[in-house]
Amino acid sequence: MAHHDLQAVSQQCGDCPIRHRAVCSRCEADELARLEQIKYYRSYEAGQTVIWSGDRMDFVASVVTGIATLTQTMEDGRRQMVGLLLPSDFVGRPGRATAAYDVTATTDLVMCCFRKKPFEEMMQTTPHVAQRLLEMTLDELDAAREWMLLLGRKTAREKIASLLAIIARRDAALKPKSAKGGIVFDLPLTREEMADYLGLTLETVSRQISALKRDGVITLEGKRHVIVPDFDRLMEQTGDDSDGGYLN
Amino acid sequence: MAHHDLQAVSQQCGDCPIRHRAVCSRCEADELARLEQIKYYRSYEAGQTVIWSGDRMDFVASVVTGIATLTQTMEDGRRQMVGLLLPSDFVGRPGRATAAYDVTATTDLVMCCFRKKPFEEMMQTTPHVAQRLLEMTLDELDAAREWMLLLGRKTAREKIASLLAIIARRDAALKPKSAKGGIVFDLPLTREEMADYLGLTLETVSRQISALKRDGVITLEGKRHVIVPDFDRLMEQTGDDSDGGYLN
DNA sequence: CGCAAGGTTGAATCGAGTCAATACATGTGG
DNA sequence: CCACATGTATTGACTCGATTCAACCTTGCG
Repeated sequence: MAHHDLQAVSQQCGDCPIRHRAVCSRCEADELARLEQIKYYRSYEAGQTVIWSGDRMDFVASVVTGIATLTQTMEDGRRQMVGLLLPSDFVGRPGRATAAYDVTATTDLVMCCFRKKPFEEMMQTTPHVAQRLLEMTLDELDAAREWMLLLGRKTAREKIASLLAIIARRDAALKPKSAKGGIVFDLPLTREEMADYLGLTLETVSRQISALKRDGVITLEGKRHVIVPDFDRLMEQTGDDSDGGYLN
Repeated sequence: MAHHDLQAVSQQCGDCPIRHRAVCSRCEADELARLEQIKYYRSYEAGQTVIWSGDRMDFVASVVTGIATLTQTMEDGRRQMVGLLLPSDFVGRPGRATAAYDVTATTDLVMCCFRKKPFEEMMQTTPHVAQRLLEMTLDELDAAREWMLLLGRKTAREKIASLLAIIARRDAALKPKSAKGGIVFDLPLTREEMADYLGLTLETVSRQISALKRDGVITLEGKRHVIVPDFDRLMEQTGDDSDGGYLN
């Protein structure tokens, strides 16, 4: 595989791409200076495992670029994704020695890691890190509960539509606002990963994507590139309230 | 209905039954005094709705006694429980004006409510409340993720067995340790509530409970009183790892 | 090229849902 | 006290959506 320039990320918190959203977003200059001292970057290639559930974990981290997943696995191999980690999301739990879930890089990934011991000390002494972490954890809890509704009560078609809507919405928020012609994005997950996320099999995922395509709700270019001509039309397929009240 | 003596709960934090586990558990005497000033108790009868999703919510609260549920509902009536609130659990989100979920009392319920505005101020000024709330929220997030595995990947029988195991484990932790003869407890939920919790229909819940009874995994006395003669036997039915590593 | 990984599609199966009848306990009012 | 309504639970018969198993397609790469 070609040479990866993953380390080409600023080592300076000041111009870090996730500076304003991550666990450090509330920090003052002096707090940032302390964080700089205990941080280091790590890169992973797409497909690599970051940590296995049960492994000792001597750091916590923020995703800087790329996408990672949290998954749980049963003995017989059944897998359920329980978190999708995007840039600025936090990994690890202060006060816990071992990882509770498998963490895997689904794309090339850069993480900003903090040594656990000093990070925990900072949590005690400076309020801004802990405050932000609480806020982020509450957001994650809301997302998890939204996901519980999806897993417990939605049909396969609704699950797929919901996932597409979430990815589309996130992409739309980042991009400068593409043409009205429709929302366009790339799926960051394989069919199997989508299945693990949605509590389905990969065959069902494939079938339902084909069905949405057949019904004109989406268009595909290749396997991963999705065009949503009418976002409201997609939302109708999710089973959610029309106003899509994801954020308060 | 007979007169309820629900207010017969100490108004003094010092001898509150959840003093050592709730959001206030880390507080010093002076902090407790501040909390006392902004707190008030509210009682609800079994079946009553505490708050509707979307309603304005001018307090946060701890469950003192009884059990409440958090549920999400889709327009067409499909319901999914997303949280089960036991004594010491926290309700509400600082920094949010409206409730995100329906909260319902499934048993008679007493809550210790804090006026939201002053509680949020305390979160800023005293670290102990925020620290404990972060810890509790992280625990809830772990529980939610455990539940996502159940909802997404377990069979109906495994779901029922898992729920029974959770209730049994919780009860065993509270009780002085009943006879080795087996664990005994009462189901705090109706069949329908169990179904909403597990992402099933109430008929399937009923059938699977009957099946577990038929197979000798549990014994029923009446509809709600459960006897588990062999806890390991029950655990085998849950699909989880044998060592049942729920707590680190 | 030829293989591997990812993806699609079909046919058969099965687990859980749906609809419906019945049981059982509790409570109410005549 | 009985008749009746109500809420909760059980059970059966049938249906249907998703899984399983399998074949096949597509793409990229050593």
